[in-house]
Amino acid sequence: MLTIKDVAELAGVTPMTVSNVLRERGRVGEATRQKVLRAVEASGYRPNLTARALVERRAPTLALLLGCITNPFYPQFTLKATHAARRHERHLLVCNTDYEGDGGIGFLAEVAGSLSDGILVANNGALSIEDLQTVQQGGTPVVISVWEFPDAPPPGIACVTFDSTAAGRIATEHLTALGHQRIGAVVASEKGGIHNGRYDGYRSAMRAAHLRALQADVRFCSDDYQSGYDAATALLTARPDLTALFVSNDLPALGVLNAVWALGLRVPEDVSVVSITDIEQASQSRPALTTVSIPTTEMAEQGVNLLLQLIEERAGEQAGAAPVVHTSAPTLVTRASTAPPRRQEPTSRT
Amino acid sequence: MLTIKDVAELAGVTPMTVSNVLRERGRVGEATRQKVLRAVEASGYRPNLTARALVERRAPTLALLLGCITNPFYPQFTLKATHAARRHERHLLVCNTDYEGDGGIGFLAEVAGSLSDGILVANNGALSIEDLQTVQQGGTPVVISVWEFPDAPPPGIACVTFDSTAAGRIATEHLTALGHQRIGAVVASEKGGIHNGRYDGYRSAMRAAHLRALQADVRFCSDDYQSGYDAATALLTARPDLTALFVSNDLPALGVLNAVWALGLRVPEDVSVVSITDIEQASQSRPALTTVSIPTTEMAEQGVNLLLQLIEERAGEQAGAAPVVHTSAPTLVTRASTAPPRRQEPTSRT
DNA sequence: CTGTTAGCGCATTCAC
DNA sequence: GTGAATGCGCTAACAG
Repeated sequence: MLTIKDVAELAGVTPMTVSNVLRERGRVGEATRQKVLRAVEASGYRPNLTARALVERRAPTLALLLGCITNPFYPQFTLKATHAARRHERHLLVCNTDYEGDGGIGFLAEVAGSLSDGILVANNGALSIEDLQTVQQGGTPVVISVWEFPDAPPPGIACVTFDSTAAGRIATEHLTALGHQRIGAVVASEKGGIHNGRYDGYRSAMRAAHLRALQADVRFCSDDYQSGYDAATALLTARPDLTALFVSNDLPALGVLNAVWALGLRVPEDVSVVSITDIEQASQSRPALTTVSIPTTEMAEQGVNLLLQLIEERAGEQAGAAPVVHTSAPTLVTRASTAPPRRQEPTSRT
Repeated sequence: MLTIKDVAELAGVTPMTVSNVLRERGRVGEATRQKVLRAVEASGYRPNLTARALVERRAPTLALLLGCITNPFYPQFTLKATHAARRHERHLLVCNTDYEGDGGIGFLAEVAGSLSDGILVANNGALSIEDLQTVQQGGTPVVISVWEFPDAPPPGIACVTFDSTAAGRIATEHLTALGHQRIGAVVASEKGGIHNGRYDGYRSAMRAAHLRALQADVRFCSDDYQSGYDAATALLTARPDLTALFVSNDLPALGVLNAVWALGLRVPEDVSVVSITDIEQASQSRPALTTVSIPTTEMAEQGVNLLLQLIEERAGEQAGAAPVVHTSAPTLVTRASTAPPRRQEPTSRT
């Protein structure tokens, strides 16, 4: 490996001068500067970031912990976070923890404080708050960048939140405003799980419209295409009088769309479908998905900003409560998967 | 930050003993071992990987360089590579180079040899072979893990290849075997670009079936959904007698599917569509996409294996030609987007 | 089995 | 403006 010493000799200066030139610190004469630059160029020398990180007590990168990289939301979020990091001249390392037996804490512990100066978490997975607290106590700032519950921030961990309940409410209100009365729900998490805020929004909108949200009209499932497909098939088979479906996330909603079609029904003529997130694929489905857009870009940017800020403050070991950053309200994106119910039948069967 | 010295004092031993216990090197008495383990547990100590990497002259991770993380192929490939790396007790760092002004070489240079012991490249982007060679000369092994041209490996860089021409041929033969004679092509790269092998396969199958592959029946476009949509719209508008479309990649093929539909035509009744890759979304489209599956998992695994092997051999600085690993033949996955042409019309219009 | 000495490649602090 | 000391946290090689 080429070291700074080699380049220094090649340029006829001391290592320190090379270092100063490369980092644009300290004052270096223009002539020396050029000499050094030429030597660097000629030798193809690259500073060893490991050594630099060791002595500077700061890593050169930020890390983004992902629970499931194949869920299209995460790559899209990652891209935005990458851009945000770049704007601050940081590189973002993406760590995918799918199927790590320990939920990713091992990966986290290795990366934290060594390879990375701070951790952004966008996990839909098994990582516990306690684990994150442990890492943070080790001196590496942690920010949860997609937190669903603005009113119940994670204890001791900084986060960026969006109003998931509002998202669920807006989606469902769109359906009730259209005149739907028999509205089922496909919730892509366990009951009381990560999508509980979205589900609460659904229930609150149902109540507001004086409609009953029956247990039988709700299915809980996993957050993927196939689970959405299966849940919708089961739900519509059991409750054929449903005229609309609220789905808690776009990815399973894409499955719902195909399930409705496979059942021989049409969207939106027979069944309207609305969901939440507005991933890229939502506009590419047939029919295009009406969905409630959540501020993905904003969360990525705010997450990076907050993390950088915590890194700055780290010396001070902030004693106060962990900061909570709220983001813009979700907004409805009306596309082609929703329409008024075909006939305003009296709520016949239950 | 907690150092090894702190733990050593806490356990009443020297740092060396702590190090030995943690890495299971050297012989340590069981009593001492327990003492150390307890001290580590109590203090929550984590070794600083930066320092360890510096002295061991080896980084703890592998890096995967991605050109475009939002293209669903890459997350799916990443997942497989992550698993492969885990099986070798390595962590995989994902580096997304989208929109890096320099095509990612800066990121690469930083990561290479510092944060990472070797680089896996799965780039559809701007990274040049020269850049990779430079990095490799710096002492960090590089493997291109998705190389399209088995007969023309990248000079000086190890790679894992698949037979892209066979893939293109198999896809097109499927169409000709079905009886199609007017087969257009949507190629998702510039002319002579990354999908040229696939395109060659199309042309060779057309020749073999004694069909003419007219320039006018081919469109070159970018490798994304919308470009596929636009290209198909233009192509089918200009050449309405086409009964089938060969698309060089699944992602634009999904766009093609919707474009056909938007034109008021039906797949496969009016137009058959076949493509290449078999990403997850190929089976989720309506109709499900007939496609030629390329050995994604195998490439990810072989890429990791090859990289690890090069890392082992690094001391020897292998002089021979860079290794080329060939993977299993692509295979046709017949789904619902292809069927015989509706009427076997004489090739009327040109 | 355990402790000691030395140094990985770099940047900080001060002389010159 | 540039050079010489010192040490980041850890482990290799050896001494005890």
